[in-house]
Amino acid sequence: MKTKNRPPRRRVPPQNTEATPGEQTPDRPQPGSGAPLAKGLRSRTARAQGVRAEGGRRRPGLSGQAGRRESSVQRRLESNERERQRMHTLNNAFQALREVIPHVRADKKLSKIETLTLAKNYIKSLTATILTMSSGRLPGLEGPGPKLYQHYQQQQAAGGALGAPEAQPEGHLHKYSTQIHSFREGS
DNA sequence: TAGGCCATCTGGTCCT
DNA sequence: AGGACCAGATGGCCTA
Repeated sequence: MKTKNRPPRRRVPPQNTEATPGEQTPDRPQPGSGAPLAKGLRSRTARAQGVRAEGGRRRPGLSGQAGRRESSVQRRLESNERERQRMHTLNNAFQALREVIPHVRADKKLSKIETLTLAKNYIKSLTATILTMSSGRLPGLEGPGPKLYQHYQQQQAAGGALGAPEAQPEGHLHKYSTQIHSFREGS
């Protein structure tokens, strides 16, 4: 089943940077509070301290004084913040990509995997279109046409060896239009 | 309720 | 050494 037309998710507030090991941060419910932890689950505190239920890695340098532990926790929180920012940047790039993919209903937000797949096939269909036009010797395209076609053939040869299904330019266009159709249908 | 998608945390590894 | 990158784990939200 698919998730369609989902409104923007509620942002989880940033983690409290004053938190210390042993405290529960409020941004996410703790499985261990109240009901017992499910198998394989650990509390955030346990995870922050690098403790695994069994056979896990243990972060070095956390067995010392409180000061060292505090600076370690501080580093981890800063790292978390950087990671959040990095993921936001990545999501912005996904959004920018969504906005340049045509023929998709504006009220339907593409998932990440849909965005990547559609973009890939859109690029391929554009490439196929360009090749078709340039092989027809359009005015002003005398130069790059043959080179572009050679490059394309090399790419196809490499891809064909890996079993790529689209051997002809028309295949890309067909695949792209088919995919657009399926996305619009919500399948 | 199950499953899909996502945000966030986390520790390991790579890179500068 | 510190930051970027990556992948696994976890849990929330949403839809069918």
